[in-house]
Amino acid sequence: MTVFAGQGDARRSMALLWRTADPPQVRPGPRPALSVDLIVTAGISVADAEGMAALSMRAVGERLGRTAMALYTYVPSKSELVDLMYDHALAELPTDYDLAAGWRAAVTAWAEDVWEFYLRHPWMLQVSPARPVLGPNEYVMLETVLRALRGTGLPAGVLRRVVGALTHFVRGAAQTIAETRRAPAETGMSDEEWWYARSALLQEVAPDFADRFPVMTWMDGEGAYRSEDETVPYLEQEARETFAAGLAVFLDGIETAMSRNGAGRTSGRP
Amino acid sequence: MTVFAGQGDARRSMALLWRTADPPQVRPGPRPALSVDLIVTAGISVADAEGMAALSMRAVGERLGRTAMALYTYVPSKSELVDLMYDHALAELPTDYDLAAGWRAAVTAWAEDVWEFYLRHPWMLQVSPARPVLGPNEYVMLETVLRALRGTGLPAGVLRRVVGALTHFVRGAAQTIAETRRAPAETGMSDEEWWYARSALLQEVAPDFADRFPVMTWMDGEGAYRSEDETVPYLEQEARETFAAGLAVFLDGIETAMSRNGAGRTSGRP
DNA sequence: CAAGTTAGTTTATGTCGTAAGGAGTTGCAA
DNA sequence: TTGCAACTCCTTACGACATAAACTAACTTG
Repeated sequence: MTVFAGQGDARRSMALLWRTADPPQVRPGPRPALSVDLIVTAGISVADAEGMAALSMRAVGERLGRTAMALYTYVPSKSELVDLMYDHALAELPTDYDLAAGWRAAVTAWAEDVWEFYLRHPWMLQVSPARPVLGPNEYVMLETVLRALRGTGLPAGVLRRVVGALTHFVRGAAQTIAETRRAPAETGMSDEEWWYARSALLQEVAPDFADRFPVMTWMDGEGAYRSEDETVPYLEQEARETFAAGLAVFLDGIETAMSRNGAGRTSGRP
Repeated sequence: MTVFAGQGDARRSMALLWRTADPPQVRPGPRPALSVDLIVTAGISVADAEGMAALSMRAVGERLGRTAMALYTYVPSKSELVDLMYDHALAELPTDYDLAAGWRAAVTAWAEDVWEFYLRHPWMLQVSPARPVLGPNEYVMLETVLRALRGTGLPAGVLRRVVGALTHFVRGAAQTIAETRRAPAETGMSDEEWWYARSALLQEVAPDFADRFPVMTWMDGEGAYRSEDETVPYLEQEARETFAAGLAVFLDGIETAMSRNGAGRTSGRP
């Protein structure tokens, strides 16, 4: 897993991403029954439905009524396919946010949309962000937040880091919940059942828990781990609250940076 | 990849994690030449050196002069081994932070240690945080931050979410850089070379970049993407700055939450 | 129709996790 | 001392995976 972009021919890879292929001339040989787009869409369907682990060339081919090897006519390798899927999926993100209500509302809406998006496509979180794919839609997504965040008036250097940090947070938060969604189906255990069984085992295995972890025990006693809405799965509810609260904290921090910046400092810590 | 904990026998799994196995009685059969600890340590060596993708039962066995199947005497499956590796590695994190200098200094030090830790063990970031492993060292790590963050005086419910969000951020930030470290070796390309080649291709493939992404272009023009310290690899430098700045912003946000909380509100948005 | 190009299949290679069965060791009861 | 049960570790085997290589069949152009 976590494959790096551009292992093969970087030029071909970028051309595929940005769809700058030459027009479909008339060529000898059998008419192509597939296309890059068809394969990428099929790949996304497989990954959405069965998870990244189930994304195999065979599975994608099968979904299109072909063998695995048929795909290699259109796509150089599996890792390129994943890159293409990654960028293609990003296209479904909204790109316009109303800036009239202020940057904070826009950024919050953006973060929530991205979060929901990741929950719809959990496999996205398993594509390594180390060396970015550099596809068009990744840039569109970046440009979208940047437009909203420019309303903060922060200097370019600070802005760059803030965007990065915000992205990390959203990604990290989504990751915690993303696979949780599939877990109940795969393990045949609801979150509650799982948690209940686990905490029973915990007591069995660490009877001195309260002594070893006093602060955690205190938090537990304060009811910090009880959720209010019983209709939403436990772990999902918890993750949702953590996301909302964390985002608010982060945006508060941006406001602090703004006032510090407005007070004459150019950047950096106090 | 990204395997869920406790697929097999949850009780055995927890017993292995918390090392509550019965004492080594005298038993018939050949004396065991291996042990769970030996295997876990070997697994961590393999993963550290070659990455999670190269972590195979065969590879771990080989490092111990055994076959892959020999491991199954000690460890029920690969996914259990990964869980054990995960918790075992966490043991090397510091657990004591000086709280005299205030919660902020302690939390910053903690976050930096965790970040460095993840860079030392990038494979940790590929273990799904969805359904936590629930090993002893994971709890120790949590208790450690909690001890520092309790200095904020925030109520338990808020604290829980803040800790979660902070963890997400550190994880996300580490993830961006973690595999970047291996990338140059694997692709035979330094960060600069890679970036240079890529940006040339970008211009080739999207000559209208400035029109399509004006805010990004503005940021680039402001020199936001130029690093000061030339001795550190480009992408690593960038990630490091993003981490430090993002952490500061988040902690600023916590201070805001504190003052809001101290002013009489119990929780929630303004 | 012949030649050349392309789409897609079949087959094969070398990986992986792990099930099944067997070989060799050891402690203990008879 | 002998036999047996419990144990470690190995060999072999299976079905999955990505993908290389060789092939078949469809199509355009001459």
